Amino acid sequence: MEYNPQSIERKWRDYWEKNEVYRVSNESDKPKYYVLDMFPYPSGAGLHVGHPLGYIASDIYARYKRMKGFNVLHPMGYDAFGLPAEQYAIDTGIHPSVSTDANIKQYRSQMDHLGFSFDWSREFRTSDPDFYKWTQWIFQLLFDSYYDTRADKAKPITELIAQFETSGSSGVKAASQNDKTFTADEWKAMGAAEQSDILTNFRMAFRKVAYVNWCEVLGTVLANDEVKDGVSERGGHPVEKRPMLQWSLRITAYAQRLLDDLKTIDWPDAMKTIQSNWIGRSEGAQMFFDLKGHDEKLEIYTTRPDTIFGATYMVLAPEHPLVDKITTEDQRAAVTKYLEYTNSRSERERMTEVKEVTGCFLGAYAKNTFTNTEIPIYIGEYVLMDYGTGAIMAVPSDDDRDFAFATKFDLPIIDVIDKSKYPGADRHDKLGIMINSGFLDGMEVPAAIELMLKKIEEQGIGQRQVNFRLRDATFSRQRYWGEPIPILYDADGVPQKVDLSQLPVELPPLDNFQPTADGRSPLARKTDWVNHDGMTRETDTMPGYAGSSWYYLRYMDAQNHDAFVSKSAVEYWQQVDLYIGGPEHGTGHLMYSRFWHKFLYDLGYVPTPEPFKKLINQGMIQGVIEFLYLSKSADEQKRFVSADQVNDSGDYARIPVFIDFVSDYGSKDSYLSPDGIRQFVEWRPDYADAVFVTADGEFKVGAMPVTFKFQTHSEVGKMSKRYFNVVNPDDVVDKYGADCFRMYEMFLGPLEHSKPWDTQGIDGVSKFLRKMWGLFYDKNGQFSVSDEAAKPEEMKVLHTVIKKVNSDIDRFSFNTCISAFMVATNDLKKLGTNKRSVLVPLVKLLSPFAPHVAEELWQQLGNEGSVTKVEFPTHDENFLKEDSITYPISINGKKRMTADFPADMSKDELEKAALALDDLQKWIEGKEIRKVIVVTGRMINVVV
RNA sequence: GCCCUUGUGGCGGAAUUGGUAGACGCGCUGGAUUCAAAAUCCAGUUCCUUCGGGAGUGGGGGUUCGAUUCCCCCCGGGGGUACCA
Repeated sequence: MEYNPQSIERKWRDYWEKNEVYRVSNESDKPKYYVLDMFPYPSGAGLHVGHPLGYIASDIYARYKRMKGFNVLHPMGYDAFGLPAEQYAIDTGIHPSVSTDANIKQYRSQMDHLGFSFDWSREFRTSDPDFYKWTQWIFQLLFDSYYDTRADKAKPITELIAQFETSGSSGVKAASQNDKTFTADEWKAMGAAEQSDILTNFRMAFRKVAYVNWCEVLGTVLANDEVKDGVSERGGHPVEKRPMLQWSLRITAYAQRLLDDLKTIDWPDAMKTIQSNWIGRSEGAQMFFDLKGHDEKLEIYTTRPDTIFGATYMVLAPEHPLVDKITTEDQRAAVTKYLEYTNSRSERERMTEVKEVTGCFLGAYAKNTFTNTEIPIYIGEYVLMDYGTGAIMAVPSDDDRDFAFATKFDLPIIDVIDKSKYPGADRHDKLGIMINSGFLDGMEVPAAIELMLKKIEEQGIGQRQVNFRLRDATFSRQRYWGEPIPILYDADGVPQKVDLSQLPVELPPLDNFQPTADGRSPLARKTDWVNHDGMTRETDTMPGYAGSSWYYLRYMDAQNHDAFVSKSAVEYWQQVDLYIGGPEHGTGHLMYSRFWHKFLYDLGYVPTPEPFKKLINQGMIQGVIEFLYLSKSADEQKRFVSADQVNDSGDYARIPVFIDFVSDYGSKDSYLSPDGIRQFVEWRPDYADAVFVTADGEFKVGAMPVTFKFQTHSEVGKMSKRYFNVVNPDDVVDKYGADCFRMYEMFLGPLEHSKPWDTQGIDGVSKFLRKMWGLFYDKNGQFSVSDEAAKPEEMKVLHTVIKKVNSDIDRFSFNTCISAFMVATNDLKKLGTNKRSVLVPLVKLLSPFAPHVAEELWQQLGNEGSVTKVEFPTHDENFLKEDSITYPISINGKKRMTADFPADMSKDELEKAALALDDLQKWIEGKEIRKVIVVTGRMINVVV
């Protein structure tokens, strides 16, 4: 019988579904293992061949772990709220729930054809009210909690209120922006609104006016990780900083723990550094400077207190609250003008014009108590309001930006560090000997920093402080398609939780998804929904990362109506053991999940401090992009130029072309034939009149010789709709089968690497599968397996592959597993093996990789039940023993010959035997043998 | 700029602790089969060569009997971040 993947795969897909083979129970005597993929956002484009890469790897690992005796949780679901579905709704009027539903059906069907062992009984989407009820519940938990910095954990806000009632604000150590002090009596005398205003400064989910990233086109606020290069990550629209009243999450309270606990998890170093840079811890001092003619003090933050003798001026952020107060009348006009300028600048402009120095003198002065001089105060764009205190002491001699600023505004520069002892050290390095610095002179920089910190604290003008770059996460989105924030405002505007019995706050139906003109969510139009029990609802919704911050916990107990996850389920599954997904989530999803998880851990809802024990980032599967060069010359005629005719002097636009039109696509010689050109202009009728220029002259469509070849330019890049280079897995599976597709994706290269898709290469894996199938069949196509005992060389082939596959799966090296299978199949074919004792373990070994064909062969071998339930084979070292070993023999480290010696030969015997070899004589004759290095079992090296 | 990561045949890649560089597959070349093609099978395939051998893992240097692997400097690709005081 021929190997027919289509019928085999259909048969076993049905069998698995009917028998619920992959259903997993929360009760088991076996050790648990939780393998998770980052769940997809179901976009309208469906899956392309790049998406399943991680899913295949995790599926192989999940199957392997099951066969190794683990109770494996391996679920899948959908991250279903988000901007694209809503933008689509604005464009087409189709409700996001409708398009999302259609997209999910498409994703599910595509995944079903790839043989994954997901437990679909645990499937959910984040837009299900049953799911987001608990997202809202966690939000309320955040609202109801504060961070006790003394205990270093989050606690119920009721404990803080109790403290206020007994001793007021004194003795409270908590993460907050609160600057009010009050006694217990004062607290009790306050009204509800006033108490609420104070408490919001402590809550883990809180409302405050903050400079946020406002995106006009999307009509919403965005978190820092949703802004890339000054434009929105989704859509690339301009973003500006705007003060707005927003919900935020106090992730900064966890900055130190998020940083410290990176040491405890098995993640790629790259991902750990991304996170630790994002958290951005720095150690320094907070200092107060006296202001000339004002009672207020100017508070600054510096990491270089040692350089204070070089501080010749101060710079405030333009938004700094003191600016208005301390600006002198002389400078008022100039300052106002400068503020107009900075307000007009978009984030994008600010970022792209970093080199440009701008600023304005306020007319005010501060006192540098160490140099005993009055130093001028400026405002400047390069000082950011939301880092540190929004003010700096400028030391032009030891900071590039301060230096540039001082040069432009002609401010004094005093060298305070002699770096001559450290050649190559620049301004950034904390190296050198202090000069021009009074009592610090002659000290090394690190010692000077330490001494200054002491002085500052002694004199009471400041204190040591650790700062983080990490900002609190804005949590409000002025959009429709997200979880409603479950908050009601009473007549005084005091926010109240929606009662648990009223959760979920369901998203009401809507047909106008356009953002409102006043920057509120489209939900604000739904007044009958907004007004509720004499209160008004919060109309903002949660951001995309809300549901994904805890979804991995829901799989543990997906149907639970009474809790986000039951105590027993989370005690059993603990945390995700292996998490596979793309590296693009380092500062977003992976940061927020760690934060939410730690928060839930503090309150006793989860038993572990980290959500994901081990993380692997799979690489991207790239596509070939084919471009046509379109001449940008001014004349009317559209001229395409063959890639071999393109010269440096010309100016060309690169037009991506659908790869199916291109012959030999992906190669250096990729080209459009006359037929390809015909397809191209049918697809892009605006080019119907275009001229195509090759070495042979200029041609128009329909007037080309048969031999006409128009060269295209090939590049490796992203697989994407806009490059018309998407390869759909369905097409590949239809032709070769899911088993072949799975193995080929793994065979392509190491999981973590990005690599280009090459449809041609799949033939190799396809041939392998047929060859392996052929081992079970005789010349006449009859299933034929022998019960004879296997020969030692057959057992050796088998146990070699068993050993290799076991160790390679353990280190996630799936590509070398596939090679090992190919080698074994080639060897067994040469040996003519059809012994049951060899083929049975081989089928088991193959089943995590190619589950359908393994089930089929398992059944044909006469077994009952699924091969996925049997034990994974382990090797026996006895079958691998060799009588003799082929030693490479090198002269001075260069291999010259090989020789076989018995495996049990000793070092001395090997040396003697090697030196006696005839072939060796011509290399050593006339030379002195200085040394012979023998590594038993490996090699022999003769040094002459 | 800073941080991380990566560089091996025409291509994807292998070499797990310093020990036969190029496993496995694609592609290519030749042959068998075929009227022919596809498919299949067999052989070859790092480069140079006077056929002795020589060179070779981005480039240069070093450690070592021996380096793709360790160390130093430089160059290229990918990613992160970016006035963070």
